[in-house]
Amino acid sequence: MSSDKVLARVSGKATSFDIAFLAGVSQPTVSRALRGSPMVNRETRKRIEDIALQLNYKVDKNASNLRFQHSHTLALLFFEDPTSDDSFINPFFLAMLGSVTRACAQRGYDLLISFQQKSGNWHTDYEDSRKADGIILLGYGDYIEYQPRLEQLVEQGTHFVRWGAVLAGQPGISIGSDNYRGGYEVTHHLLKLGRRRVAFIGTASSHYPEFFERYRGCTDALKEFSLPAAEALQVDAITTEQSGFEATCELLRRGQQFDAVVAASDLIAIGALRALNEHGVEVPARVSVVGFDDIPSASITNPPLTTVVQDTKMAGEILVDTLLKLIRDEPTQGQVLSTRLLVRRSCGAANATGD
Amino acid sequence: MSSDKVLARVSGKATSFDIAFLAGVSQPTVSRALRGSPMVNRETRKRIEDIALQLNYKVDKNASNLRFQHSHTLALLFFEDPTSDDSFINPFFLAMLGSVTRACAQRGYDLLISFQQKSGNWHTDYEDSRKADGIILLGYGDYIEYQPRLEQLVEQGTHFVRWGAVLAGQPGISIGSDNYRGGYEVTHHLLKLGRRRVAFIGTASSHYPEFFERYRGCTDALKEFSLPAAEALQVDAITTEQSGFEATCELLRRGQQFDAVVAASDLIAIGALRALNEHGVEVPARVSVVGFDDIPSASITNPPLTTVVQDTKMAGEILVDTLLKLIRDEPTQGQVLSTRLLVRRSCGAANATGD
DNA sequence: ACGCCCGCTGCATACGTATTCATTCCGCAC
DNA sequence: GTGCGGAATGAATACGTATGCAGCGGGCGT
Repeated sequence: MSSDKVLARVSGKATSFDIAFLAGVSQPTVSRALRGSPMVNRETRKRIEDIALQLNYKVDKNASNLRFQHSHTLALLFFEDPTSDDSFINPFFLAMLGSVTRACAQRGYDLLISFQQKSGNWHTDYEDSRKADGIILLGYGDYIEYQPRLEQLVEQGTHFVRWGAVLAGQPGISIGSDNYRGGYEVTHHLLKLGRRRVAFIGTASSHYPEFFERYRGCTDALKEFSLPAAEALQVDAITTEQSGFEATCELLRRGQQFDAVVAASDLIAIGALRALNEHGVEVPARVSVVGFDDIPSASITNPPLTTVVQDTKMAGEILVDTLLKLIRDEPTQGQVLSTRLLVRRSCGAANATGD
Repeated sequence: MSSDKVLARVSGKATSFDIAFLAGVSQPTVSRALRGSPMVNRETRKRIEDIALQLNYKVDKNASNLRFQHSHTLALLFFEDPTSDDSFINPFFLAMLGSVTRACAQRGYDLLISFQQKSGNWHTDYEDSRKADGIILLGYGDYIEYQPRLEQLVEQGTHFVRWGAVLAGQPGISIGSDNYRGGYEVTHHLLKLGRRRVAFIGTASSHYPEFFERYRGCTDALKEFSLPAAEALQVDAITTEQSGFEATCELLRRGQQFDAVVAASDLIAIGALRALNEHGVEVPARVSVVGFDDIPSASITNPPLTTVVQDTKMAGEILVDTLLKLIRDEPTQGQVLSTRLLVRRSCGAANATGD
């Protein structure tokens, strides 16, 4: 590259050729020096590094990626429930997002994020176009709907991990909380406190496996106390405050007696609290309420919400680490993360912690 | 490219050469056809498109970007207050993040996100390495600390927009809410309700310009009612619940009388509510409390929080649109977004809306 | 009939980096 | 003095796409 070419750079970005010219060496030497190859002379390297710094040279990621055939970038695809409000995102997933972001940064990967409509063409977009080396799928899942696309991803050899219910026979690798055990433990806690008529609010269908697992845990705990899971005490709800509010109103309208509410998520629980409050039902005096997720709001409800904590920090790290192993062709597998019961006052426990 | 090259593709990704070979045309024709050039014959195009679909061909973004010299990607750099808890992100910024994400997606841009330490080398990383065509900076800003780096960005010709206080003499383009007016209006509202001794909780220094503007709005409203802004009624706090709690305790300890608290953010307000509650001070009977941001939690505090709403949806869109204009060299400028007072019950108004 | 233009396609090349292979230089051993 | 080997560097090339330019037919006007 000639010297006038270098002059032209004044208004553009510096390239390795510019540095080469200024340092009186060839471009490959620059590349080697800056990548830390041991084959380059001490002084030559020093000279090159100085010039690079001076020109504020940065390796062109596109050229570099093209050469390497990978992007050093992960993609986080977030699926929204199409029914949820456009400006409102489930706080739990925001926490996951933050955690994944940090985990990526720590490992030197860039993170591309994208909100997807469930109906979109996401399954063929990111790794195929080499925008990302791998994909993290996040979102409460109607997994019947996802299944064909996940299968296609597997077929294409795309590297991906999914956050959600870990079930047998699912394509690809899934990582998720132990929803069953979480549901079981929180219900067990209510029963130990003497509650006997436990309602469950949240969609209890295999189309929403996370919620369904929580529901199964809940009913199994009831069985252990020889209590039947009354169908009349279960109301469908998606994970919004409004939906939880309406479902609880519906439950009250049915006229069934109940002394505890297990909500499938904190948002639902918060809606339930509002409904009970508006109907003059005292919490926890007459009815215990518990949630799931431990979103930030859960600690400031009135009364503060007993809930099942999902370890989002660890979840993000494991998602990223697992994906990186997949990308590197190292052996790896799905994982179930244990949950933790966090007792606050909404369940009526004597030994509630915090506010 | 020869036919055995095509066979080798079985285990790799398809390229435009593969398609060219199968369609019996040259690679440039494939490129033109798929990019919708009008110069290519109808049938040829159809044939190429079919083959591309069949091979699940996707344009290699790295190669394409390298050729085009831009990435069709924006970067969102998020600055955390180094003191904030690692697993906790200010909900207001999460809302902004969601909004920016959607805005990008709608405009066909990818979004790279990154959490930064304030001390990092962020100012030279993203556009220089062509990972992104432009940068959005997000975070409460100690702008004295930022200033030199912003200047460097401007100097380098980097395309960027900043969310935060819009002040004269700041390098680059800033977009932010009308913090002064928000602070003024909410205080004015309190004064109209008869409150006279108004405390302000939040750092009131030009190092935190957003908070400082809110503070100035607050004190100017007081002046209008011929009330002095007592220094003893201002306590520093950063935007966390804990900091708000501690600052309010400090305020109580000082023994000064006050009948209203203007918190610089909702998180601070929530901490203040907790502190007042623990000290047996009734809200809003004895003391009004108001916040700023309208984070999700604000609607479920006890009592629900009167606050100043920032329109995050519009903010995200304007940030992205402004940045895109910058990138396209179209004229554009900073902007101040108006805020909206949302009256709930924590201020003691009779006409409070919602819960 | 000749030339011109238009529609379509292919050739050559550029984008910036990283690696493989060849080359040069120098010191040292036999 | 010849040869050998190691250290350091340069030349050539590949990654995959997009575009300027040239070429090549065919239709049409004069």
